[in-house]
Amino acid sequence: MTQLSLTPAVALDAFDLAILDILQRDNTTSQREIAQAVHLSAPAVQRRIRRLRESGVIRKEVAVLDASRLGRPLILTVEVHLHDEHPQRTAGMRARIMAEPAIQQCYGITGEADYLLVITASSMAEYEALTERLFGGDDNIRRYRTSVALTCLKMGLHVPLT
Amino acid sequence: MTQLSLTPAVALDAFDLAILDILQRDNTTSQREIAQAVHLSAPAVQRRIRRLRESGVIRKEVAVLDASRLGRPLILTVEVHLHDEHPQRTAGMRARIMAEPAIQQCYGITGEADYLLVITASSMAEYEALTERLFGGDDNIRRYRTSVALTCLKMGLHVPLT
DNA sequence: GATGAAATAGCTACAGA
DNA sequence: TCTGTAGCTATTTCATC
Repeated sequence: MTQLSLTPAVALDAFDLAILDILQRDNTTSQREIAQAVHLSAPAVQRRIRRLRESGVIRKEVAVLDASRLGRPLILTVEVHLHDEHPQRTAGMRARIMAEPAIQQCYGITGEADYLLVITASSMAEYEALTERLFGGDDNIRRYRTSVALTCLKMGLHVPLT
Repeated sequence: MTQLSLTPAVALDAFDLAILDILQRDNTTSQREIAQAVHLSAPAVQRRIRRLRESGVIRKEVAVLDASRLGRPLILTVEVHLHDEHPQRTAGMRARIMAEPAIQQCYGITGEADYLLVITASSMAEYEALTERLFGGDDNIRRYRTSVALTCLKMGLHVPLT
């Protein structure tokens, strides 16, 4: 769940990194193609991919959809400021965040705000309804500050493999 | 590029949405499995997937990696405040952002700040070097405010298909 | 890590609604 | 125009070296 936990580093060699680099760009690439790109046999590539999946280095394999073509043209970012950030007092809000599919990302952050949300919405009306569900009855919410994303220069979770 | 452009809505029926819902959770699901889940034949599923890919509803198909297991345990969010947000004055910074693999996301937003960045880093030293490259010689940067992500409750680009 | 056989998945063509 | 059936091709998978 918490992507920031200190997980023991798995031993990855240059072959693994090369394979990962291909898969995180396009995981429909066939093992044979990968094999000749990294100069390995297809079964060797397959064993490495299986290990990377089982060890959790590959977290999941997914299709990335175009939200705007699926009726959700809006992206909003929200800074949430709490009165009290103790776990017991924030449990409810965390549960509501997890239960809302429209909330794509949520980070607990240092600094002025306590949480940063990235949200997709079909309309401002839908977004307002969401904020009401999220923050409406929670007296631990001090305030929240919404920004509308006008442009999206980059959107992804691509990890640099140096 | 700009995921927020108003693209003409593609006609998607319930079958398409059901297929997309499966693929954005796990795109390694075989066409046969999808076929029996949505009550269609495998070739019908394949034709629909091909159309969804070609029309851009499926933007890409990727493996999502665990950044912390790849030597990048830090997630940082940065609010960038500019003096002047005119395209000519921001072109350089936008280019630098696009060129930095460590910058995972960048939104141009309304409100106090002009840009919101989500960045992955291996260390604070690496992050500081990045900010120097990004903001160092640019006198259009008024200020930037960094937050460290302590927890990551949600991280993804999963689009709700209602 | 490589080779080769078996199983599985993906693709194309054709016929029908 | 779309679906489903059939058959082929390619890929993945597994056992063996």
